[in-house]
Amino acid sequence: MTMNNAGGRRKPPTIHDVAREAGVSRGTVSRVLNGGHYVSPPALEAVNAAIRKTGYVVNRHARSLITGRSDSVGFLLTEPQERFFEDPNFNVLLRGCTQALAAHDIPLLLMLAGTEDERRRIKRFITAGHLDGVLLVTSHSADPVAEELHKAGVPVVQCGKPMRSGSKVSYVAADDRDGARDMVRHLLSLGRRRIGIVTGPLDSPGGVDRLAGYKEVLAEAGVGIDERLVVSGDYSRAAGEAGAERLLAQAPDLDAVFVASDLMALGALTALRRAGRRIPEDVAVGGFDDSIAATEATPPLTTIRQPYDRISAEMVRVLLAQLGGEDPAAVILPTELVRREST
Amino acid sequence: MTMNNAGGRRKPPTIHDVAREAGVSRGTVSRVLNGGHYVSPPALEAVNAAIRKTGYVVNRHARSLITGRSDSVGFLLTEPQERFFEDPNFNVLLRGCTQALAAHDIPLLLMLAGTEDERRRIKRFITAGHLDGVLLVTSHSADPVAEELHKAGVPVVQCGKPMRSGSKVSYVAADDRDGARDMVRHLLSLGRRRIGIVTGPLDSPGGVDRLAGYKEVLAEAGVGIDERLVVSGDYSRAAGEAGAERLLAQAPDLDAVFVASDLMALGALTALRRAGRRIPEDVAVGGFDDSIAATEATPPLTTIRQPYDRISAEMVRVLLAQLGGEDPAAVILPTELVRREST
DNA sequence: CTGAAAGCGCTTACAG
DNA sequence: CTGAAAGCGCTTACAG
Repeated sequence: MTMNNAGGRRKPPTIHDVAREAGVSRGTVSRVLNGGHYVSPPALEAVNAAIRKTGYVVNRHARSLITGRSDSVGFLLTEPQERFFEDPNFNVLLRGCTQALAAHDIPLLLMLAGTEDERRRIKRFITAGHLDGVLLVTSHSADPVAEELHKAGVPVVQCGKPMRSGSKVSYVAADDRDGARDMVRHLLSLGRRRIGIVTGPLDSPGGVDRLAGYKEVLAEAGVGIDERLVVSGDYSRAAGEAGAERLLAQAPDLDAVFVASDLMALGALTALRRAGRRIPEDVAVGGFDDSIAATEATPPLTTIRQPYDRISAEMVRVLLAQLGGEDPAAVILPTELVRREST
Repeated sequence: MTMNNAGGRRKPPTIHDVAREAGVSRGTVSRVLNGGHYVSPPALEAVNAAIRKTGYVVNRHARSLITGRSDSVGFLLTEPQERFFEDPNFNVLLRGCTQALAAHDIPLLLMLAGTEDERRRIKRFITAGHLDGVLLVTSHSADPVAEELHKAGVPVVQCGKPMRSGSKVSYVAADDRDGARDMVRHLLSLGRRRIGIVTGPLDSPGGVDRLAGYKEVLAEAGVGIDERLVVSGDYSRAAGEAGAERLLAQAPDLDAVFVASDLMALGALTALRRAGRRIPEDVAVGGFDDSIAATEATPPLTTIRQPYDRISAEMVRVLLAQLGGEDPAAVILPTELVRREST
């Protein structure tokens, strides 16, 4: 007589129920659950049938208690909260990672650490062993959390190159420098010569590399670097607007701007338009990311596509490999110029 | 001699280590951990000191195994993936819930179920008891997942009113009807009489209620309902654009539009502007949500503010109350008209 | 108030 | 290939 207490939460079947149903020991059931090695075909079949019949699902807590693994990973965003909403890139990354993990049946724990306080609490949580590994996203990559977790023995994969070289932390990044080079070459090919730049944060390798690409190509083309054409930003829309204003003031003759993120480019468009510049006739504008912001801009932005889908997939792949015992790894993914109406 | 294996992951201290350090039994340590009842002051002090000294953190898996609770909750978004990125409201909700839970030290598991397949897998995961409860966000609230989870005995709190009345599922929602009424009254007060509406999805109570509010106020004001002024959308930007186009075709003399979401209003602005209408001189445009889309629109949108911070906080509060044994509850939060330049 | 003991559901050597 | 047994780190009645 089965105690099928409908309503309320029924007590789920355990490995013991499955064993009884299949006429084998609990050890054998466990072996089936863990890959089916050293199990005879008939036993395997009986267990699988019993699992189906009982609707058995492994109790992760019991498993974790003994294996020491939690079979879950954290997605840690150390970013002021506002930025998380404003910047569509975070979303894309979060979605991609969630899905890639779901394919492995691994739940993702979302952790938002915008303040120092939150970071402390979260580090405590993570180092307590509640997570097998961490996917880390941050734009001001000067912050030491990756290094700290790594030192505490927690597998980490960072999105974007870490600031301190010599770090052994895994990361996945787009080829920022190469992307920037493509964009500036494109602008030059359009005949533009007074090309400004609104950089990303210069305490992050991404910001630095995009600026480096810009300077290299101009130098190679024999176009000198005019420091009045270089202003820095922080990837936010507001910074793009302020940056473009500064450029207009310092170098009113500019005929193109490479803005180091699409979101900043949105702000730059606003400022340029307010100043009466036509896009792209008077000033060509190039972005970076190919986020939703690029297609929604007026006019739609020519930009450098970061392969976010691949980035998140690779982050998960590298992390899982590390959990499987492999060494940390660095992955650099190629970018691509996407031509739209802003250039 | 402490085995302090730096590098690698050290084996964390257990309750046993704490007990030894404090000179008490493991039971006493556990009692301290669980509220400190039935523990003498000296014992309590000794245990707390031992906890600090050893850096003890409870092993959640061991605890969960015995308590049957996981001390974590899921945030389930049953929405096509694209919408998650496009619509800033989801972000705000996700952030709010994550933070409200973090304040209780409860991790949030993010679950994205855009496809039927994913929904199946996730339902399996949840009903297997891996989660204490679920915060559910969906806009096409016809979907039965809330009801299913509820029936399976899983505590659920939905964002937005569920479609089927008579449901005993908890929910938190803004007062959609009242918000719509405020907006239409505002438009009337501006002297507009040919007021169109682009509704939300009419298979969702939110969509239905906002339309109801619109009709009520017009009726009360003695302005008849012209069905040519009513078109339906699905909260997406594209739907807003298409909707406004349809309105312009069906009722070229319209002098205002109430668009049932800010994101749709963005699309509507595009269509109206393309048709040569000045905002707000020719056509006043009112949105709904007061999301980031409203402030970033050109011109910034007059809209109805949904108190998302309170909504997420209440969702968490209601869920935790349910975990504590309280009955399901419905919470309706007031909205507020925010006047900007689009009206 | 406190300790000893049972037990949560699983995995993993260890013998066969 | 398989079963019996130990044990993961906790909580919770149960006696005192």
